[in-house]
Amino acid sequence: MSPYDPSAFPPFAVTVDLVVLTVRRHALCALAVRRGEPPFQGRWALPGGFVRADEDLSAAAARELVEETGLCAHDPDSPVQANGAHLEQLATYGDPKRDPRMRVVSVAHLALAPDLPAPRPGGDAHSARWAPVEALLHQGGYGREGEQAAPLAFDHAQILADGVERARSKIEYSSLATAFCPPEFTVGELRRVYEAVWGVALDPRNFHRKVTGTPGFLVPTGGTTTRQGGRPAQLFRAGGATLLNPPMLRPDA
Amino acid sequence: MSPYDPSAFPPFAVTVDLVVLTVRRHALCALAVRRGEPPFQGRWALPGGFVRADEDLSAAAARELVEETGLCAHDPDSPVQANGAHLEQLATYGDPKRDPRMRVVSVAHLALAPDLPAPRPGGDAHSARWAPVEALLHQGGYGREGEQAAPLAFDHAQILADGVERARSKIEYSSLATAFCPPEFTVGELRRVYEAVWGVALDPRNFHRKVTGTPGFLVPTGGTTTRQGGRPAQLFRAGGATLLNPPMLRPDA
DNA sequence: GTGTTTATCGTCAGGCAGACGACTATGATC
DNA sequence: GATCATAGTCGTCTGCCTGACGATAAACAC
Repeated sequence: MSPYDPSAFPPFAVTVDLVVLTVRRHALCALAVRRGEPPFQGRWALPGGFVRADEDLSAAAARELVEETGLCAHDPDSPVQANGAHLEQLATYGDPKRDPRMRVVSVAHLALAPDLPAPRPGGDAHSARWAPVEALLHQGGYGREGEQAAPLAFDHAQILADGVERARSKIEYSSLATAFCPPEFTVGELRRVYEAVWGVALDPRNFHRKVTGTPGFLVPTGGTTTRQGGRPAQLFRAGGATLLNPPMLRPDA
Repeated sequence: MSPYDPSAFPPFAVTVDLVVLTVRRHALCALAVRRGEPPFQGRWALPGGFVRADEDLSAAAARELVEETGLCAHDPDSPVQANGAHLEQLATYGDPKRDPRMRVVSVAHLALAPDLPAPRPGGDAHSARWAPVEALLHQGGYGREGEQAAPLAFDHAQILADGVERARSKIEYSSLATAFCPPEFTVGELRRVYEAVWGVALDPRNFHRKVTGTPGFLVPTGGTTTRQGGRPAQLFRAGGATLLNPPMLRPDA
């Protein structure tokens, strides 16, 4: 067969789904939207949508991110911009039965964002919220208001689990944890990011030595914080280094 | 718009492309096929093909791998089988202009295989060969027979570069380097795999201490090799461990 | 002031990696 | 057979990094 005969290959729908992670109140949270239509009507799902005819995959992901959160994705090569989130491709899911209606291949992306005031319910989503990943992943967990959480729609639980695992491993050997922080942050805030993502407690003294001793990870801005209780902390910005060598190892793992 | 109206989303062709890597004569080599049709007729490309209507992405990749090389992919959960290769999803490439004829989204996969007798020219490919990745990646490099190597077709140079980088980093913290080796191998053979993939020289003594001291990485089979020149070496099989902790760090990097 | 909280600096022991010496066991060469 | 070249294996030493943890500093609450 000619591989270029338009009738010789099956047509697919291609979507992007987003795993948008942030740290809120010491917990790793993901953005979830409630589905307004069948299948899985009323169930929580990851935000996403169809890739347009003349749109790159990363552009589609960035567009969905803006629609859902108002966040601008910045690519790693450009300088950090305000309100920017890290965005990268995660994996592609194409089980023939993952969508009961038709053949859909979804290119999942992972976004890491600082804590946002509130999920913006604009765009397609009828309602959106931040939910702790544990509650979303473990069927039978309870949401914030106490309602029983049903499993995520489609294969989104698997996608979310893969995204969380990617984030957990990637902050080990890269400076990506700063993507969870505002433009200026303290060592303690960065440590609480690691603790929330990994779900462990870290020694503040060893953590401080490690991150301040890694060249290019943090650059002091000169300012300090006045915060409730405790000695004021030095403020830092993310440095130019993207890879941590040696890595920040999580306990046990 | 309704996201489920079949006319509401653009149709895509979905393919899988394969980065098949092996180590031959101390060099990291990739499988390349020569294109028999335009566009890029006569140029080298990565093997690949369309995903079938009712076929999972990984199944399509495994099918293409068999067609091109005769290798059976084994998923990481099942026990290692003879003539098996490691296969994993790499990334998805969907630039609207990556194929001049139509909109094609390609889900690239990475395969790692032991050195094979010869590329099997069966299947669609008119001709196939193993080529050092350096020759394939650097435009203007020269092939084995001295002919000038043209750049790979489509965005396959980028895909190959991403696959090579994935392999280079993954053998750091996993036992995947054994996928380049036959079922039984010596520490020296494994070291030469690392040296070929990374393009560096490693200290044989420190390497031996590291790999034999990592629990679950290697299990001795009891046998030894009779090889030309040098003291016979102990034979090993790949152990059950998949993650190396602490990792095998490549020099500098 | 006293207590609490958080940030930051220091110290010490253990583990691991790089550099490298030494010994072993084979084939090749004279 | 002696010697050499080659490759594998075992040890030693040193420096760096990390985990455990003591001590000090600077804010707030009472």
